[in-house]
Amino acid sequence: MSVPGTPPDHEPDTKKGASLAEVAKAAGVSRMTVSRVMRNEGRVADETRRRVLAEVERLGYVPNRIAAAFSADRASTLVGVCIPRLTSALFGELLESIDRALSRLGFQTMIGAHEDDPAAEAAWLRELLAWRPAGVLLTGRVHTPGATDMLRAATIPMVEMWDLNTTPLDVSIGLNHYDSGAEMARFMLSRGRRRIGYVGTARSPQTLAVKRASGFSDALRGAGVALQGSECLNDGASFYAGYYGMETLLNRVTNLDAIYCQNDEMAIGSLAYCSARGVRVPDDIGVAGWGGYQAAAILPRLLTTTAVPTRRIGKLSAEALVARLRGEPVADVQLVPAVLRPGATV
Amino acid sequence: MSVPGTPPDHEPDTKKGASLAEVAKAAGVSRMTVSRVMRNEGRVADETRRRVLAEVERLGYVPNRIAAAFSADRASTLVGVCIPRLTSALFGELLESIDRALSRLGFQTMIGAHEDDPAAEAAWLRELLAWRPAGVLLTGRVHTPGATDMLRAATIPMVEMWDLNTTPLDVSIGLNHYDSGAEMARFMLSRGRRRIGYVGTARSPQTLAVKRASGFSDALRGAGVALQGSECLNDGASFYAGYYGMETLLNRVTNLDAIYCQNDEMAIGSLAYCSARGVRVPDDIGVAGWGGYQAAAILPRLLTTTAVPTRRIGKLSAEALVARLRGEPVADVQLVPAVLRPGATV
DNA sequence: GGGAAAAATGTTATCGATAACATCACTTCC
DNA sequence: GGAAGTGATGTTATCGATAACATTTTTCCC
Repeated sequence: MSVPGTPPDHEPDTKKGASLAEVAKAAGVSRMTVSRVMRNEGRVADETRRRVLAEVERLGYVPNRIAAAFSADRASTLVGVCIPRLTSALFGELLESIDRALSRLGFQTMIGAHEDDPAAEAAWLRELLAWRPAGVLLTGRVHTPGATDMLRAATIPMVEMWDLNTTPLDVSIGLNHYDSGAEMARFMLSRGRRRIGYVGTARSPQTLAVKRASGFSDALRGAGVALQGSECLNDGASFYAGYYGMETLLNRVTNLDAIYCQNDEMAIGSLAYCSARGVRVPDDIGVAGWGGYQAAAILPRLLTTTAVPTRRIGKLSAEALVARLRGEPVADVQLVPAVLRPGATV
Repeated sequence: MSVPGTPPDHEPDTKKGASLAEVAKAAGVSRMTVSRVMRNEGRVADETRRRVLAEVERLGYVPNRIAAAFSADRASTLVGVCIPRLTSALFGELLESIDRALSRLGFQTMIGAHEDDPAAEAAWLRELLAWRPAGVLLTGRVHTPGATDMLRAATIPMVEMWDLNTTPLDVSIGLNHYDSGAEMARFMLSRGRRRIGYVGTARSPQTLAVKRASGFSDALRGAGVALQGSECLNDGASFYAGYYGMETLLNRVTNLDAIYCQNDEMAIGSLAYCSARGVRVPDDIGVAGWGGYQAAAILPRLLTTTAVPTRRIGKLSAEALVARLRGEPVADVQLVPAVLRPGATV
């Protein structure tokens, strides 16, 4: 269809989107004026603004944030968020609350999953920092020395979320997982339980669930009661893992009168096992979880668990990061307590 | 501590990370050589490479991907992924499988949630395209005209996932939700069910669950059986919504002998209601879900549901996108069928 | 050992937006 | 009426990495 002799470039090649310069030319103004219109910055006459916006619309101009971020380092609107995993009701909520808060304020989030592996967090961090983000939100409680160096060198605001770090690199917002486990131990003791077991999946000391388990068993020991047994599966912390873990533990250790599960999913699985085998809860055995998983609402008995203000942590963390970016004062350490909910299963 | 007369810049100011040029100077080579070493591209002498890497390490140089992406548009390693929501077991799995596949190949993902609102998808897309991504993965079945224009103008590979689009903008990989619903209808009919109801939450015709519901009721009607009633809550599609929806529907419509639930979470909630009220499943009433949610494994009876190859869709979509980026041939339309799993609840 | 090929490295122009500064056209006010 | 101010817009340098091309060094073979 191309006719020889036809000027090849009436309109700029559509292969590549229009640039600021093309909009400027079409509107008969300088690039700076278009830039000012796009950013709603500085003063532009209404008539000029209208003309520019008309050309923006006509040419389908999409601002190039890469060029913008490149030109002015401080203008980055990118925030990195690293959580343990994407397939978790709790972390999904955390992520959602963060994403909503940040996108409302005009930030984009770049998400990573570290799978409880500090090395994976460090690798992700390296990729992230290459994008020169405005800030970072982390859930990893432990960072590799390399990651710590990178974070320090980046000199950007960062929030360590989820597990409270009383000596944060910058800001920490969360709860104390160790204490949360200890609290459940004291609760079980107060209900007269003495032969107590634990069912979980995490083995790595870097996992927060292990901190809860430590707090739990330390508190028991402090009261002169030894943990009778624990079952740590090599699997995701799922319903089925709870079912199977309960089965394994009960077959191995007899006369247990209470089980602390790594999370509510596993607790629900444990309850399903008890129900299938005619083990009465809480009469024969008590079961408690962690997380305040809403699915527990459909159980015949309210699950004994620790409710976690997940969305609150996410929202506060996002807001703290933005406050830091704006140079507003922010408390270094913010405890957002988890609340033990007695329920009816212990 | 600053002593007057001290040369102010022995080392470059640490406020800002080292640049390629500084590394080059320190290693006594040109910027290009450093660039080649960092990208493992072109030929560099081992000795030179060692020297450069030593300086990279010493200076803590982090490559600036913004500058890189800016310099060579095609070098973008950013991929946008938009899913309905972050708090969903199924979409969490989808996201995770995509994220793993892409990060292994050296891409970063920028994630968005559109909450079944095409306008939200369009807004997210505008933000994303400003970052000039290498490609996009979408789950929205319906796009606003503006979004379609933007996508076409961007001329980047994109994959429409989850629900199969037989006339995709570029590539579509997924299953047919309408057919999936119809299949369940035929299954229920084959089991002799005739007074059938539906429990869900979605109302917007843009939601895929509504497509399943349509396929379901159309197939019933095609067999001369009318849907006896449906309950659409204004809530998240959760366990509790299933419990409550079941309660509402059964109180409103009598003599139902089967219920199709929007997803497995709701089906489990429905089963919990039945169990609490002494309604026998499947004798008094049949219950089916959708999704192949693994939590169903702990139920006393295997749930009748449609198993969705979520991770497979995610992996195939990521791979298809990368293949398109590399200019390799890719099938436009790839059906990844969902499989009805009879179970024991219908 | 000389010349061609191959390997290693360097030079220059460039991407698109923005900060900082410069200029111009109007008001306003004494 | 002219100086001072203010609002609107333009000019120039710049960010860091890379493609494309240019140059130098090394290798290898007859």
